[in-house]
Amino acid sequence: MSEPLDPDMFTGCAHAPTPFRVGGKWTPRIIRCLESGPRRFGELGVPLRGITPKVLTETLRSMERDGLVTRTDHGGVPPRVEYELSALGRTLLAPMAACCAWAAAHLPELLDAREAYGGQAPCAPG
Amino acid sequence: MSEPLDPDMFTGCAHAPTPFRVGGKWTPRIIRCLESGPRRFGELGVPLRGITPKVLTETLRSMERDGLVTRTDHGGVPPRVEYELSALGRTLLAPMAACCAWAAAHLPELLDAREAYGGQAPCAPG
DNA sequence: CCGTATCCGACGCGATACTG
DNA sequence: CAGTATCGCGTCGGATACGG
Repeated sequence: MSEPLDPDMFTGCAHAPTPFRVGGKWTPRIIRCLESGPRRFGELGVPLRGITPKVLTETLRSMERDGLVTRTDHGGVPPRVEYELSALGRTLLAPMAACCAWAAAHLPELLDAREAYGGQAPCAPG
Repeated sequence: MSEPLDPDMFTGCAHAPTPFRVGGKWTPRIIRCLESGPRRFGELGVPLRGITPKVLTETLRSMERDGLVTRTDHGGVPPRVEYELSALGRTLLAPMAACCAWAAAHLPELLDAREAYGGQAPCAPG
């Protein structure tokens, strides 16, 4: 597994620390899905429609490694494993909320700009 | 060029919009470097030590496409081109500050967790 | 000075199939 | 249920060299 966190990210710009990215396509979503309490492996696959078990495992492992989530194996059969946000993981909710708010407010604008860029009339010249 | 923004990012999780990532390794740094005013192409290479012109161009172009920066070519020789944060780009500074604050407060903790994970004694058993 | 052209390696992510 | 094993593709980003 790799490190979605760049250690140089905070020194690369002379001015001040630049924002991190918690990393990857799924990490933020998983954090949000764990916001309201512990979830089992299989439960996460529902809101995270489209994630494969391999990727879910990978992502969860790296989050565990970084101390963002805790993994609890209750053993027995059928297996039962729960993932939960750690205290550290919960501290991410605030900055993430700020990002969500930005997106809600300004993402359409960005998408419009993207469409307009090089967006000559599709096929109707005159 | 590609799209670092995942359009599904806001619908993939059932609960609510999940945080975006503005994308890539350099975009956030560039935003911060433009925070205090317009900068010329060559000026950005200084604080962004290590970026290649190709990547800088690519990143700036995609930011321009997304309406985050404006590009002004003053013409003449030697060439003189300035990049500046747009109004939309400036709205990113707030959420980015929240992320910076998080990193300043908690990144060491995360790094410690990462080291501790699988971090048996490096080579001194007894 | 401000880029572009070409090549290329590494990683993120997904599809599919299999197991304790 | 909760994963693991393999395989492969697309993209990001870097090295290097050249052009207006």
